[in-house]
Amino acid sequence: MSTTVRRAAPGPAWLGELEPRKRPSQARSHATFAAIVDACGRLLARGRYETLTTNAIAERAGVSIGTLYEYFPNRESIVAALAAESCRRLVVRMHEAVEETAGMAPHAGVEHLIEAGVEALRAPENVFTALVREAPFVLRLPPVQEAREALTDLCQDIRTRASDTVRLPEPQADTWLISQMLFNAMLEIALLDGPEARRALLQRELARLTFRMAVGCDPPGGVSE
Amino acid sequence: MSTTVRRAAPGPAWLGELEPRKRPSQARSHATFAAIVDACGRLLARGRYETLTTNAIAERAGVSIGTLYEYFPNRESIVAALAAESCRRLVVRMHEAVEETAGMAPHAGVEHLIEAGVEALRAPENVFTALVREAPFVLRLPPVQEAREALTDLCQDIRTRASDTVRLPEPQADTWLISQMLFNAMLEIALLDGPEARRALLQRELARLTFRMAVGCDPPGGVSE
Amino acid sequence: MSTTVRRAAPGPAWLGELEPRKRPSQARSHATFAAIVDACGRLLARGRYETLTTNAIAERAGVSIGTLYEYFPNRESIVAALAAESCRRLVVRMHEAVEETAGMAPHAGVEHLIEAGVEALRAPENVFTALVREAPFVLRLPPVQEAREALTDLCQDIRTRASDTVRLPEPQADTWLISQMLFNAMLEIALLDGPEARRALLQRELARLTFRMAVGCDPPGGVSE
Amino acid sequence: MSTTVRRAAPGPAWLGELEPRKRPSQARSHATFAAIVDACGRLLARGRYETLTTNAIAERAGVSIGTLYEYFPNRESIVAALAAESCRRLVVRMHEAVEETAGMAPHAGVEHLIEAGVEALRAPENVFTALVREAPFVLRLPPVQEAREALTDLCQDIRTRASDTVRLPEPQADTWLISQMLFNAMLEIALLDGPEARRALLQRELARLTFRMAVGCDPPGGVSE
DNA sequence: GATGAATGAGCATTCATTCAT
DNA sequence: CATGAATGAATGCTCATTCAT
Repeated sequence: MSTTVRRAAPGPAWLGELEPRKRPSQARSHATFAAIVDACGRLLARGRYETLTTNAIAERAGVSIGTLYEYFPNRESIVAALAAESCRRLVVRMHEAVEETAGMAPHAGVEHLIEAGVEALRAPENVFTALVREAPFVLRLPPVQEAREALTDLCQDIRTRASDTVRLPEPQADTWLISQMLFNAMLEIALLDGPEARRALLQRELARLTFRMAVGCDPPGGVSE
Repeated sequence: MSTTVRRAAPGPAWLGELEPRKRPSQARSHATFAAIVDACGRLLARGRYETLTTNAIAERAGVSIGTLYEYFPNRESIVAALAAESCRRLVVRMHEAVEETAGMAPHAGVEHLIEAGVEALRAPENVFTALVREAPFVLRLPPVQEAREALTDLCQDIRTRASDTVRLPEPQADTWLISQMLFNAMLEIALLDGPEARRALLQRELARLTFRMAVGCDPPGGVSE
Repeated sequence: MSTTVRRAAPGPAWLGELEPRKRPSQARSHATFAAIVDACGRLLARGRYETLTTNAIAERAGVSIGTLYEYFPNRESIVAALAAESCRRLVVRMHEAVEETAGMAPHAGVEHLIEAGVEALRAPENVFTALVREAPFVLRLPPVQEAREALTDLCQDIRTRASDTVRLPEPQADTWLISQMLFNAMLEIALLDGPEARRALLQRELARLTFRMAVGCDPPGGVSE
Repeated sequence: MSTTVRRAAPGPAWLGELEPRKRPSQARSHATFAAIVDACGRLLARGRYETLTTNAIAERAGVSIGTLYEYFPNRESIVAALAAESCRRLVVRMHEAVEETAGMAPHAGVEHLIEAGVEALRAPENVFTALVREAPFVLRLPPVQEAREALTDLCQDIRTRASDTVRLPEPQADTWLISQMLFNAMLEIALLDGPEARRALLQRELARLTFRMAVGCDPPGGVSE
């Protein structure tokens, strides 16, 4: 149902090997692996991507640089792993959120999805915003592309299930556009520094605009809501 | 009318000096200056930001590395100059496009704006897409921020002038959201590799969705257009 | 007893970090550290300070430039380490020489100290003269300042112990002056190219003049010695 | 009467050409020449030798870099010219001071010479101290060597004229030593930051010690002066 | 003569990555 | 398995000097 062809495993040629060298199997290995990815995230959240060095990641993770290279073939692969994990969390959360909309009115459902999305993007353990701000190439990384496709698929699902409400003349293209715009708008809201109230207002309005896009009219309750 | 406070002159502290060392005054100087910025753009369009070196820029521009540093204090400032120029072109083009919509039906106007925007973003002499893809910090650069603010202001202007058609309960916030979404969606379309037809379809649909967002219903002519 | 206030740890602000990055702990590390400092000394003994490059030091030391920067944060810190070591050797030797004067007649003691001092300053493993000739800032480096203070202190000690012979109306100031003059005169003698005999004569006469300064009359044995 | 052989004009091989390219003949040329040398002095008095660049000198002198190279063949030659001028001033002043001692008692004469010497070394228009601190290679420059020889000659003159008072068993060597020590001690005093009183004390004591060196006993008036 | 734009060899320093222990 | 000393290619940038105008 995805709109783009999924490419083969290792990623485009303009990035080297992106897969970790070894998937951690035992508990200890797993902890080391996680510590490295985590250190990378914390470093990225605080500094510029250009100052992110493998030596710094290793030190922050409390492992030797040699150990780091046991697990990852190069620097990019660590960022890729971080991005993948972050995306996985995001997709899981969005699926949960969709479940939670069961029984809600369409407009309330959209609002709930947006709220959940922004919250997930802003979660501190979720380095998504840092990643996007500092290393935009991650947006072209297979795991991230897949995540965006998964979100598009999700939108397509919703459209299918709500086909009595939704009115899209070009279902496929329109859904893709809406999903892109929603994702970017949520990201912009998540990146905003302003007060909580502003963010809440923007989320509510984003829901209204999304409803308008999908249905072609305002939700019952009128413009003044 | 801008949505963000404009900051003081020299740009954020997390980047060093961003202003060129000397503004070209004579014809010869100007040509050198332009050659450097241009070389930077061409390099950025073809390679990763991380492989962009000052020596490569100088070589490509056909000047010595010493000359490059006569005009720019550091590497970032070249990218900043490129971004500023690119943004300026984009904003100018969008203002033109707005003029051109005079007399058009609202929906046709939106479509025209989107067409012009995508075209401008894709223009080869406009390195905007390369910049966004490759240079993380560019989006946070004052000239780029100002360009985005200028585009938002433009949307606010349009809304004011079309206040009889547009129906936005939270005019300020809604316009900001629409402008963000439009900009990002146009960027996504511009970045797309697919066939021209697909891009045309997406532009048309983006116009429809934008109309829906702004007015709350489909343009005259119905869903089937 | 020192004549100047000792300053706080890291050295003056007009030079960057001067401390080595890591003090060598193991045998191998220590050898590398020493090889770098030693190479710096040999290079300085043969060429001008301005031609002393970190790459040359690394090559001469038989280590890679990267390794050099593992141990030292910058070029100055290598020269500083060299100066510190050289000073330490000098101070140690002068202390020894003072011990050796036990039981000597005062004038013979002075002569012995001067002989030892010039010899130490000329010692090929002691790059002191090269350092003074070539590296402007070295004399203002904390370790060098401390060495000069140590030598002044030494003179003050001698004065105190020989208080029955020495006749100085302004003990503190006079001793400081004598120590400065002695140090510089020994340096001038050590820097001299002439034949050994001339150096010996100058050393003998320097001892006489020093005795005159300290006691106010010629040593027993008369002017004709 | 000098103790070292005077070398041929252009200076040792380890420094390039040191002579100015053209001696200024006309008033205008002369002003330019002086402005460059002066700018060099002011820059040296305020910053480190390593930060002294020809471009900075030209800018400070208010001439173009091209003009600077019309007058001087390289950077060192500017510093050399500055040193030569500074030395010339110093030697002139010392000769004057010697004239001024006519009729003074020997000890008072020595004191006067020292006072005049320290004052000359400290004079702000005299960059001698800055030169020594920042570019010790100037001490090996022909003009400076010649100045030091001139000062030694001066001491030898004084010795000859005061041969009834002075008692030096090795007149030539002793005078050389005294002159070296005096010069260095005066330099040390001139470089001192402390209060004026301390400097005055040191000058007085230096006179006493010099008298002791030259005559072998305290001046009439006793140790307590 | 004077100018200052242009030059480019050369320097200090970084950092991803390897491999002997 | 883990370590961390060692590597060295590559980068940003400076500055003495030249030369066309």
